Amino acid sequence: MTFVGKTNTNQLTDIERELIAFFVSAAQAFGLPKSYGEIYGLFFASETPLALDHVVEKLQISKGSASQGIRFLKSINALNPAYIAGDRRDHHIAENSLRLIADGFISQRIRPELKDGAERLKEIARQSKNTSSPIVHERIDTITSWINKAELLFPIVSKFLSTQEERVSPKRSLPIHHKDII
Amino acid sequence: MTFVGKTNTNQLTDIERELIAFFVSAAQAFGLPKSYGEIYGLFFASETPLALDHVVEKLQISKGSASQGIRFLKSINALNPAYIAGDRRDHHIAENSLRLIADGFISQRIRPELKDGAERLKEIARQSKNTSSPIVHERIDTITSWINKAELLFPIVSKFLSTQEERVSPKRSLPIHHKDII
DNA sequence: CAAGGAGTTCAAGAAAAAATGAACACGTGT
DNA sequence: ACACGTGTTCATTTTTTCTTGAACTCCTTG
Repeated sequence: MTFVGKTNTNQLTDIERELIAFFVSAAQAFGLPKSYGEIYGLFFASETPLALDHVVEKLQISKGSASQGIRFLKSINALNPAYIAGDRRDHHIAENSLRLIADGFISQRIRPELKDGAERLKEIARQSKNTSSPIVHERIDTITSWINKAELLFPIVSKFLSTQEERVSPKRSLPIHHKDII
Repeated sequence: MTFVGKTNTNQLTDIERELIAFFVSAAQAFGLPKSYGEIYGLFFASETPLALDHVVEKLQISKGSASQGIRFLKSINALNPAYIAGDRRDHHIAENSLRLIADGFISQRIRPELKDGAERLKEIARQSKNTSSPIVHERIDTITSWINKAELLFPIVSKFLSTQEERVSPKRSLPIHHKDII
């Protein structure tokens, strides 16, 4: 077996590997594919914008995975476009505002689910108008209130995450009172 | 092929099926096994406490699945014990306070993950003390601040979810109708 | 307008996660 | 002490999800 041309192009540094591992487990915690975590981790660790090729090369994953991962990450605003003069490839750079990413995730992934749920629920309520025991109505009301609460919660979360968006200097976190929000 | 004894024991009603379907998709949205959603849905729809047998029979899932699902749901306080005189089997009943379930989920599933992440991060920081470029430290600080924010956020979420459910003193009534909860 | 670069799609294969069910452990009642 | 009812465990099987890579589309450029 012989090595031809560039042997092991673009190895990851230890730190890159560690940061990537961090986001891989974060991704899995959110029920997202491992590769999405890898990709975000790579961008997060990178000082400069990267293109699809770089991702494929450094992470040694397929073009398909890289393409889908990048698309997803862009869809939730975890990656932003970066234009590089004289390069036809699309480059991207990691968003590092937790609030923007959380907002993107919520509005792209969670809200639609909730909406579906709410609709399905209405359908159930309609069906059970005539035939049902009191308990069914009670339960339907309960879920409805849960969905409403969730919808009210999102802006609060967003607001909270923006309160501390630090320019510099991680100020020791003041206890923030929920009353201050809303 | 002949039917012996009870033919199709304990069929689910339409409404039960619908409610269960709702929780199945909720479970999947949270990255939990479908069966957990089925089980919670069944309890949620039930007026009376149920035991493992009932779950196996009505949902037609294995004893193993039912056992693990019930255990998990109890671990996050989505199911509460209910004692039935003269019956050796453990019965359970669905918790229907969203706040209690959310708290359980956060403290059992999310907090530990975060803690791991924080530790791993410290390890990275230690390793990179000597060798690293400024950008690495900056990135580590960023993630640290994210973890801190998350920790601060949980109590706020909990507090928010409790604002509307307790019968006691609705200090701030938001436009939500709730005849539910406890 | 042909050739080649960049990115997407999607069927098929690989990997991971969940469900099953038989064996087991633990009580309880006789 | 034994038999039986109840629930747990975990190796195996099944199902689901993720990844791959070749084929394709769409640009861009010479």
